[in-house]
Amino acid sequence: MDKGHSNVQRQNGVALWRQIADRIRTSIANGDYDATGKVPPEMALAAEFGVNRHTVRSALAALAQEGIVRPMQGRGTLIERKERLTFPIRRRTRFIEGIGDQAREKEGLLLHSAEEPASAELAARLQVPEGASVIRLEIVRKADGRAVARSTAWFPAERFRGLEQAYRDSGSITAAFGKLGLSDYLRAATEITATHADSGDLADLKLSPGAIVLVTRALNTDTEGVPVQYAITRFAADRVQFTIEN
Amino acid sequence: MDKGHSNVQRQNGVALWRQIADRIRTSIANGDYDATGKVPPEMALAAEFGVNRHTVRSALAALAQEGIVRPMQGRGTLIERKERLTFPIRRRTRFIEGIGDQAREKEGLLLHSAEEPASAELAARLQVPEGASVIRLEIVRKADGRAVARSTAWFPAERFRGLEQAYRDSGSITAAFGKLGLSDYLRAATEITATHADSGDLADLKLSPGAIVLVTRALNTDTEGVPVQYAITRFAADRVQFTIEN
DNA sequence: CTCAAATGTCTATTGATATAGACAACCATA
DNA sequence: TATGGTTGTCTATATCAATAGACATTTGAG
Repeated sequence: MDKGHSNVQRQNGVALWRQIADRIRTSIANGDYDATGKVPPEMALAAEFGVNRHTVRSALAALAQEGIVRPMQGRGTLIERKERLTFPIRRRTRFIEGIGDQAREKEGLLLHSAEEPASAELAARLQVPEGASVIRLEIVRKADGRAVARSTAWFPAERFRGLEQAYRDSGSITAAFGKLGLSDYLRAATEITATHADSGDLADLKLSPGAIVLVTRALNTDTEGVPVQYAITRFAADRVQFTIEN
Repeated sequence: MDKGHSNVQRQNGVALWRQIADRIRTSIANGDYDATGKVPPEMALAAEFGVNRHTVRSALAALAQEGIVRPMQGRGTLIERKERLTFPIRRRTRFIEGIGDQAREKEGLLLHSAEEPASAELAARLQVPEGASVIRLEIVRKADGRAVARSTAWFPAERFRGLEQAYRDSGSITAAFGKLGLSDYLRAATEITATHADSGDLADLKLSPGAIVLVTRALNTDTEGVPVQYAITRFAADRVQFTIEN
């Protein structure tokens, strides 16, 4: 349906091989090559994008480095991995449940935690006094062993003391909340933006420079409407999409 | 709150000057330089990013080309423009109303229209027989003279004959629907992804290569739940953000 | 086995990217 | 008006990105 043009842009700060790598990665994610399970031959791609075969080879080498394709001499370039998780954003948004059966293994890895005073902006969002103590968790979310997002989440410390340990034990915010007596919570608001991956994204999400991250800023409240969590989550854009059902 | 690291990535297909231009553009949009109304001096930026001053100058030249900054010899580099529109996504999502008073002038420019048979995918979404006639509108949306998004929208032709003229007259989908007897419609589902700008985006949205677009795929229905419109809209990522209120 | 098709490797050349240094031009202000 | 801070311009050099061509190697099919 939305095919897009074939042409790539020259001499504008993004190397041709990277533009082409991005395009091929997207095509793989869209299932354009599912019929064969292979990427088209290098010469065909070179003709399609209007570049030299060596330029296409640079692009494919980058994709091979990411583990997306595997070149086989004499046979062609096989597609190794192809996925784009769909994330529903709704009143009861849960990371793990949102993935559902799109992945077998889901895990949340706690990178770092701290208790710290709330900045003015954060205090306003969590409706606590400025400088009040908040718990900050840094989490990398994985599905089938692939990092799909990294979150920084803040919680009012007074109400949720012990949250860090509860999260460590369960690997789930929902479960950790449950242990601390909060059986249900609701998504009050979500903001979505997109930007280029920063160095933290490259490291934690194993992205390549120039990659895109989808950034959500979300506020969760309890059933009374009292804020319980504010989180900034950065998703690898070529591994996820969001859906909002009304 | 989310500050991000300073370092840029070398030799990975995205030129340093472009990475730096993207970072500065984002900082401007975030209001990081609002205190002075100016970008930091070239030498300071060079030190911050760990590059040569000439590389920073290339980045600033690109931003000046976009009309975002204006260098003034002897004074510094002034910020010309800084904006990020917020778009609510909700049950009654309207482009023009969504902008609200964030911009004075809003317009929708009809680039192209056609009547064509529905593809299998489109037919499924609009719940019409495959090959049934649909109207396709290509629209560029502007706010205060700046292009913020471009849409491709499909409508069942049988029900909405004359839509093109109605849109031309009013510049609004909502108004065009109204003329054809549809007084209300609802957003049934929205998918959001992000990708790099393609050549069409560069032209229509006046983006620079490597820029990011937020892509929404949305289905609108009438109050009976019958699909009336399917639209793919590509937003310039550094000019907008989305909000979902629950 | 032979051939066509595909990826792998090598050399060479051109233009874009990045660094480095020096100095000119301009502005605000002390 | 003198000075420090800033952008503007120029030259030079090294590395990366892209093109071009030739040929080797591997695979699958006839």
